[in-house]
Amino acid sequence: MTILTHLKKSLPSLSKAEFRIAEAILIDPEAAVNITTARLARLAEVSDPMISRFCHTLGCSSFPDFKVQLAKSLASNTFFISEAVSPGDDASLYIEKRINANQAALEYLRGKLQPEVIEQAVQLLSQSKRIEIFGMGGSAAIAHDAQHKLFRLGIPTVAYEDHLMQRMSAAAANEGTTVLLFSFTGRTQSMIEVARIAKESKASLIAITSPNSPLAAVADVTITSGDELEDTTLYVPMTTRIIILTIIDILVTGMALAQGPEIDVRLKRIKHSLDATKVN
Amino acid sequence: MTILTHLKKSLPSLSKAEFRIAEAILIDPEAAVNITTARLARLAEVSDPMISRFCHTLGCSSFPDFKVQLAKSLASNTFFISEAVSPGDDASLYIEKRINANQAALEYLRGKLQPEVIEQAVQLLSQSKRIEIFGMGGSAAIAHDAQHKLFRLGIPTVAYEDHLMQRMSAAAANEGTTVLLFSFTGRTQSMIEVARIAKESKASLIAITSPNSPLAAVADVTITSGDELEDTTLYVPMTTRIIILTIIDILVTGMALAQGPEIDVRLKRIKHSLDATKVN
DNA sequence: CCCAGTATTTAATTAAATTACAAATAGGAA
DNA sequence: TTCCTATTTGTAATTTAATTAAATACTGGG
Repeated sequence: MTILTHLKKSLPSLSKAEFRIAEAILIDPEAAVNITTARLARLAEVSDPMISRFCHTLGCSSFPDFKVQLAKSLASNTFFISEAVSPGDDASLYIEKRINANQAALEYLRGKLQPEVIEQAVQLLSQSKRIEIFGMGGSAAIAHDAQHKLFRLGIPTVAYEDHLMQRMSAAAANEGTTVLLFSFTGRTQSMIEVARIAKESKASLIAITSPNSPLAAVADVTITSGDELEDTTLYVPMTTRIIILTIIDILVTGMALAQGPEIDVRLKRIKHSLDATKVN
Repeated sequence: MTILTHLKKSLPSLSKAEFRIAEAILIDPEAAVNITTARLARLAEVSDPMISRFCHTLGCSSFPDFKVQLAKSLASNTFFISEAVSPGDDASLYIEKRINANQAALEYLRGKLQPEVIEQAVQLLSQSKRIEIFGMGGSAAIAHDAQHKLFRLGIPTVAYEDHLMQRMSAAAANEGTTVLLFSFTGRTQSMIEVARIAKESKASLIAITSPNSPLAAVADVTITSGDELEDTTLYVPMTTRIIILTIIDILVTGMALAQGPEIDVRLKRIKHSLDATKVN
């Protein structure tokens, strides 16, 4: 736990003077990292030595040590600020900005993903006899990517980006089938239709889409596609792509873990099946 | 830029004594945040005042200030420790681990990407009459994803995952063509052949692949695919996918910025072309 | 209202960092 | 090479910061 959260948590157990010190720090933690005992004491209207004691109470060895730890906690908080690119940015700048944006997107996902939902999805997928993956437009590549990851786990898996193929596949599904749908908005008419057909076929439905969308309403399990995060700038809505890939990553990880160690052999064999196509 | 990277970058411009101080800090930066001038001076075998001077050289107002900034940079670095999943991990744990791993991958990319190389690639792509994207196996989905992003910028763009199509496309290429190759290892025989054919056709070649691979040797511009990062665990080599997507993100961002504001209109029109397919 | 215990302050001390100045070293011109 | 200048580094002194120790002021229980 970082010193800042520690400080906030121990607020109730602090003495009067210590509490005043804590308050003074919390008003502007950024400024506190460069303050001296004397100035902080004056701010909090306590005596200098109280500052030392306050630090010891929090488990720091000295006031400078406290400042260092405070600096650390501030750094980890402010790390995920993402800023939009703007005309005139040079390469090194927009590289930084885009990497930040993608890291921030993952941080967002960390807060949004519900472990129970993932567990449910992993269980559904693991128990499936077949997995059919549907994605159109920008989600088509994602669907194929997911297929590429999932078939390695030994469950028959197909990806369709063609709406007609999706309809036929959905119609041919049965209880043992899990349909995995990628739809960013969850409002694409044809995608919703396909979902309904699959449902009529008694297939299980996992949708990576916007919660509160019509598609989400049909699905058995909904995982957020991060649509609230969509850049307002028109440039590149790639951050959501990163989110969805990471969701796939997590699902596949969960499935691999559920299968146990025998999965390693299969993955090794798949990997080595490509050896003959490589030079050197 | 964080003080630690700043320190590393200014190493060459430091004086002899300052350099020794820098070395002493870099041996164990964690320890440096709690050291005193006197002890650090003894470690670096310089006099005490040199420490103060060293800090001013780096743009810090004092040695304590330097320590605080160092603490901040360390915090942002240690934030991205990625840990392998292991059997028995529950959902909330492997979710955390995978998100951390992907954030760490992006952090790795931040250190590895060279702005000049990106600039070069962006320029090549922007000047192209046509862009042909090739990817096989796990890179096929990436190729299609890149195609989906790039065609929006108004340059004729095609993606091929079929080796025969790639050969024909490469043979049909000319000076105005840029070929974008995705190959994780850079050692797939057929990929290298296609690259050579494209080169013979006088096309420009951008490879997102392993540096020091045979494929990289043929390419005009090589961007790392992050192959050094490949998980030793067999589970999911998805982190590299994230890296490659972010590279695409960055390239597209660069191209969009280069095109200027008129790009907005195009992107808006593409977006609204889908309106009729949505419900609500 | 007094006493014990805790919390807080004042004053003194110690530790840490910086400044001012002096010495040394390196680079360039005669 | 030799001398001069500019830069770098070290020594000693000083200032600033932080902590300790002792004294005082609270606070709640009898």
